[in-house]
Amino acid sequence: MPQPSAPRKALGRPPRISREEIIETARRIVAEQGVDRLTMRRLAAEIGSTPMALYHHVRDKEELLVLLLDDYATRTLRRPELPAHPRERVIAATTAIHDALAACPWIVEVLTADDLMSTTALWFVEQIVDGLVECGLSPDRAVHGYRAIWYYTAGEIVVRTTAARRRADDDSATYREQVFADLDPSELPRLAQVADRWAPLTAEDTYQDGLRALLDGLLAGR
Amino acid sequence: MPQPSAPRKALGRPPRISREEIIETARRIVAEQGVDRLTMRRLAAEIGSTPMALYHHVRDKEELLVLLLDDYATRTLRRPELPAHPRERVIAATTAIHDALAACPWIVEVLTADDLMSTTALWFVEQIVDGLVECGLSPDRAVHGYRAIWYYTAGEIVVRTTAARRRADDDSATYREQVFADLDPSELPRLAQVADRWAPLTAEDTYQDGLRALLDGLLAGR
DNA sequence: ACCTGAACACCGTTCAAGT
DNA sequence: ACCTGAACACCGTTCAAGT
Repeated sequence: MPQPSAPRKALGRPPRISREEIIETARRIVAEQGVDRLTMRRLAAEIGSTPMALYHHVRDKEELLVLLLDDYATRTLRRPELPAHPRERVIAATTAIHDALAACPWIVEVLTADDLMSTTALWFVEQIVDGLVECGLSPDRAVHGYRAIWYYTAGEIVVRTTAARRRADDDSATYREQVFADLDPSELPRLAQVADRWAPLTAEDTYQDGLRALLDGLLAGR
Repeated sequence: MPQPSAPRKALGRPPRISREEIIETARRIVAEQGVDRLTMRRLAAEIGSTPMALYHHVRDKEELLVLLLDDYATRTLRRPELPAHPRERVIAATTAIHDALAACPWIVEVLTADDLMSTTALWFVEQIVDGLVECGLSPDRAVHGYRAIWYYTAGEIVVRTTAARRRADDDSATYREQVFADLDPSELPRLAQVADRWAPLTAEDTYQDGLRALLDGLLAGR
C-alpha cells in the first residue's frame, strides 16, 4: 500500500510526524509489547503527539495494521535462490512465506485477511503458480492449487500461533489433558489409543510433510 | 466444558440467572447482530441484569465464547451416516465439521483456538484418525494426517470468512483489483496471465478438491 | 495542511458492599 | 451464594477549533 511519493505542494504547515515514523514506532511497540498493546493512543503518546494527529496519516487502525504487515514483508521476505525443479520451487517459495509469517505471531490478526497480504509477496505467489503450471497443471488449476496451499499454510500458522498464545495464558492446557484422560475407549478407541502421545505428536513440526503430501495430491496423475 | 451438575447445597440466595440463560441470550445476540456486538455489558442489559452478575457464572469473556462454540457444536453437529470405505469416511467426517463451522462465521474468533474445539467434535476426530489408520497409516502418522487436514480446513474457513467480512466493509476489493491490473507481465507473467480471472477463480469453492488432494498425498504409496 | 483538546460512546474487569 | 453500584483503566473515532 505505497503512498504516492509525488512531490506535494508545500502549502500550509510542515508535517511534524510522518507515516514512516508512525510505522516505525508501531513496529517497535509490537516487537516489545505485542499487538494487543498497539493502540492509537499509546502509539500517539510514544511518538509524542496526539491520537488525532495519527488520523492525518493513516485512515484507521485497520490500515495501520496492513501497513505494518507490508512493512514487515518488505523488510524480511528476501527472495531466495529457488531450485530449478518446479516441484521443489513450489515447496521453497511456500516455505519462505510460511517461515516469515510464522516468525511473526502478531500477524495472525492481519493475516487472516485474504490471499493478498502484500505486494512483496506477489513474487512468491508467482513462483508457486508458475511451478504448478510447469508441473503440468492448467493455469486455472494452478490458481486453485495455490489457494489450497495457502489455506493449509495460513491454517497451520493460525492454529499453532493461537495454541501457543493459549499455552502462555495456561489453564486450558489442563482442560485438554483432562478431556483426553477421560476418553471412553469403547466409544473413541483410536483417540484413547493415542491419548497419551497426543501432546508431543501435535507439537511436532510436520508442516513440510503435510505440504509435500498436499502438493503430491495436487499433482497426482498429471 | 460442562459445569458440575451435582446438586448444590441450597444455601444463600437462589440464583436469578443461569449459565443456560446467559449462553442462550449470547447466542441470540450473536445471531442477530454479530460477535462484535456481544459484550458483557450488552449481554447483561439484554438479560436484565448487571455486568458483574455474569462473572458469577462464567470466568471471563473468553470462557463465554468457548461455551458458545461448544453450545453451537452440540446443537448443530449431528453425527451423519458415514461411508464404510475408510477414505470416504475421512472425507465425510471432515466435511461435516467444515460445513458446520463454515456456516458459522463468527466462529473464527474462537476457532483459531486449537485442535480441540468441543467434546462434541471428538467423535469426528475419531472417525478421521481411525479412517486414516484403516487406510494404512500408523497411529502416529494418522494423528499428523489429522492435523494437516485440520490446518487445511481451519485455514479455508478463516481465509474465506475474513475475505467475506472485508468484502462487506468494501474498499479493499478495489485495492486488489488495482494491484492485479498494474501487474508487470515481464516480472510476474503467470499472475498477469490469470489476473482477470483471479477473482472468479478464487471465489470458486474448491474445498473438497483440495481436501481430496491432501488426503491422496497423505495416503500415497502406503 | 497539519495538529490539538475535548468529548462521545463505548469496553472488560475489580472491589466493596448489600441481601 | 448471589447480586449491585461505583469505579478503574482503558479503547477507537468524531468534531470544532487553532496555527
